[in-house]
Amino acid sequence: MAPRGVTLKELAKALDISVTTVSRALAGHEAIALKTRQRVLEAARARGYVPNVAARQLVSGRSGFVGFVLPIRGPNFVDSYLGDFITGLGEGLVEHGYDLLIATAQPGQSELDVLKHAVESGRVDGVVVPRVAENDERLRYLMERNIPFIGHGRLLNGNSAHNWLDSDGGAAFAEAFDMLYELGHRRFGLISITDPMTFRHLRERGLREAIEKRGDPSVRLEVAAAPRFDRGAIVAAINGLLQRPERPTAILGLFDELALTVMEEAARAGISIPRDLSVVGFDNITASAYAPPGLTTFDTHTRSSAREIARMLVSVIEKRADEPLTRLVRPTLVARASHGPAPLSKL
Amino acid sequence: MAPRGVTLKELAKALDISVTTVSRALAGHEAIALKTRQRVLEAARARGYVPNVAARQLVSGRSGFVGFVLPIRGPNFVDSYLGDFITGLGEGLVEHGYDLLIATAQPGQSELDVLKHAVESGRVDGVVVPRVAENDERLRYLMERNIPFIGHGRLLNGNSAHNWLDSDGGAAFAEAFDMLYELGHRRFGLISITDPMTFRHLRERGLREAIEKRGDPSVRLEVAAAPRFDRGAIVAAINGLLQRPERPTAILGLFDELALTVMEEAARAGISIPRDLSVVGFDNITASAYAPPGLTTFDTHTRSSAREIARMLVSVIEKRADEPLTRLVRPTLVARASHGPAPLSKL
DNA sequence: TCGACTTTTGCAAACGTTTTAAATTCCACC
DNA sequence: GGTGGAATTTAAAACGTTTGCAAAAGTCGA
Repeated sequence: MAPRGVTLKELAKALDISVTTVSRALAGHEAIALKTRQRVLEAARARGYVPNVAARQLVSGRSGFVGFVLPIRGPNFVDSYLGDFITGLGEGLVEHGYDLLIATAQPGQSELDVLKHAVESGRVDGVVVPRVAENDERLRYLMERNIPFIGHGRLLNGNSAHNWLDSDGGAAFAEAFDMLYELGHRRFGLISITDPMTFRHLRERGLREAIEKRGDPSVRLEVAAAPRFDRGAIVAAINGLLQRPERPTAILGLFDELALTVMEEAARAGISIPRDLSVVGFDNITASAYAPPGLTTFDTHTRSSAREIARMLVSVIEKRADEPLTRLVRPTLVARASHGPAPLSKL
Repeated sequence: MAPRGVTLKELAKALDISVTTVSRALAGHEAIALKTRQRVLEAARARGYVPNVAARQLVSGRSGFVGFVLPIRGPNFVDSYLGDFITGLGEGLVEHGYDLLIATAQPGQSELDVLKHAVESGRVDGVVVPRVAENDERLRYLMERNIPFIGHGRLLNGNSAHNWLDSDGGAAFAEAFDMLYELGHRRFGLISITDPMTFRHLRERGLREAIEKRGDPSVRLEVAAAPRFDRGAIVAAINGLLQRPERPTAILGLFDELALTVMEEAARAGISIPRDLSVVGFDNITASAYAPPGLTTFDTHTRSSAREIARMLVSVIEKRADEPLTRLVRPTLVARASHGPAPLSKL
């Protein structure tokens, strides 16, 4: 009952021609008579010939697959990120005839183990590494084995010799600062995390550089941080900021979840947004459009970035580009209703 | 530079043993001496042997892959559905040693073409078919070729002889009606679509049956429908309902997007939710939690359903179950703040 | 020591391609 | 009619497994 397809051998026999010739005719080789090629093409189409990938892979050593190891997640996460990212990867890959292999870790297993297994069984020709972290064991493994990959995210010291695509969070935070400064804001707050994620440093650095560049001594920045998954601590940090006597007039969230929490706590404390407080986030998650009054944030172009990552990866797989491929994507401001002029009374 | 792994032949030579024996020892065959097997296992582990999947597939005819063709989407979609679904599939498949193959259609290509190609090239042992539609050409193809698959969604006439998992929308709408009836509501509205999707009929039927079962002649139901992607028409249909002299006190949305639009239009018209109007949706998309005052809706358990689909599919692939496998998943009520007692003035 | 088993191992074919090297056919030209 | 060379075709090996069948090794009783 296995739906076995037509094979090369069958085609050859039907045409009374050697397998070699059929293979070459289909591959578009030079040394095949035009007449023969057309006969073969015709027959192949008529019989619905589709080459068997396993056989092809066995001789070529190429699988035609790009691997992606699903990030391990808790049971309750809601975001369109993963869907967008995978959709983009698929779109970029299909342009070049590759397919996407999604591998999942079993409960006890690390992402690295899954990665190793996919690579070493010959299942994939290259991989996409999401959420690159400082000192990432996946990167170490892949570079050591010289396996084509593109990281989504980069390392702090710019000279990491791997291929990556990252969104330019520093530039976005600088832009947010400039916009708010022009609106009259001088007292800024930043809600950040204490975890050692690379993007945190990059975004904070962008913000600080923008402040410095402006050269206005009246600008002040208060940073409050808490562990990423400790909601209680985050809420406490936010309220610490909101309850200061000289409360910031603008608060930036390192990412949207934090900014949304700021909005919730502000609402609870009777602080009106954007009249009394401006809030700006980063990521443009779905909820940001719906949480009143609508969070101003930055879109990171997940889907098109993934498309680009796919293209970069294919070029690495096929051409073995020597110099590292790197690409910084500029996030774009999504101006909603959570920011506005600095409150007059506070100026 | 290709990271060629250790092969069986190399292992065999190193152990001074035949390839056959090594293969059998690793496969756990009966006829291998315990001592030999241990020697082989040891050596395999030491050298990091991982079987080459292409070779294995060539002889076994099995790829170890399950295919999923990405639904074609417009550029602006936001939802966690796809991410949840894929995560669930991955979790279910890895339990049985399968991997997930994501195939994407190229601009001119139909989903069916992609499906065909994946199947006929031997890339996949079975497929998952999302969003089953009445008269679905994918189903026809798969059944004709006798290819293992599970549909997410079912056909209207219950006797469709394929394997499926679906969420029981009819039961959910019945539950919504009962809850609202108990709260005193008698005048109901339903915002639906005009497209011939199966789920639409199933949900409407569930609702109508619940009304009938109650046997209260004072209950009234107004249905307003518009084409699925015609936002203007949808808004018009909603306002038609809201502006009736005898406006419904409770409106059900066929899915959350519609219910959210009802809430927006109600807000615009100065109708307070849930004081003047109760609204209930279906799907529990991310936005529903954030749109004020929080949409009461039904969660369809996308992730665990996908996990179950994966398991069903594996059982079809491996055991070739004869009788159709079907499974109805009961959505669960997510009670937020968009519903409440019927307004007294209207009783 | 021999035969008759039983246990264990190995040879070789097969899966469906691609590719190397060699063989055949074709044709123009002398 | 033969020759040289280009154009076209082919046989066979290779990729790394699994597996049917046969061979080798071990065991036991007589």
